[in-house]
Amino acid sequence: MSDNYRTLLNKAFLDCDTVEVARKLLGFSLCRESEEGLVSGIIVETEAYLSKNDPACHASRGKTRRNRTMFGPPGLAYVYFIYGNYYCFNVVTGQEGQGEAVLIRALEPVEGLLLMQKRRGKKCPVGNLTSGPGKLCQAFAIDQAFDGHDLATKPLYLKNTNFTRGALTVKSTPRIGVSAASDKCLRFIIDGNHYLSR
DNA sequence: GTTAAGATCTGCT
DNA sequence: GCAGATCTTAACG
Repeated sequence: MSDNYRTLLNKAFLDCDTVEVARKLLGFSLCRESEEGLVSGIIVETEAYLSKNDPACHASRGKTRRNRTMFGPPGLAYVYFIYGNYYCFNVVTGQEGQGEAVLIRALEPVEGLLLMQKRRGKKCPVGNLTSGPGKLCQAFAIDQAFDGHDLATKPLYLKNTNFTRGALTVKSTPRIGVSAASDKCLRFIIDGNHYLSR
């Protein structure tokens, strides 16, 4: 099903340069199956959160109840609740016990647009469905139940679509919404994509 | 037990 | 472009 995703995490990056994974995840598809139907989208924006020299990372102050999934094996989903209203969805990277992850910030909607629209609110324009961490979790119905979920298995999984791969122009910028370590360019985007968070 | 801050979004100006 | 909503988490006493 998602062999290429496994390959990415297991082979090429097990010794895992998290920054590299953040870059390579651009262009991958995220799929979500449910009783209501299938939704999917292409990852167009990510951010890396590192265990060392990165005060913005949840794991920077050790293991806690909230961030324990980050310290698990790579390939799991790390989902947490923020600002009283929204979830953020991450892919755990690095070796087990390391505490690194890649935040998925934005997707380009591909399948199940109507279902996404239904979840996000009726008159939500397509360009606003998944263009932000909290938004894409709403559109994909991702909540805390997926914290610790293996992203190579249904009903939520990643796969390599080869969509415009090779032709991608990737840019890096400072991360959004974090005050700490704002000098580091750990946000990666598909340059010019219409569905970026900003 | 109490408090301050946060990897955000929406609506209004 | 900006302020308010909203509540969990973690730090501190």
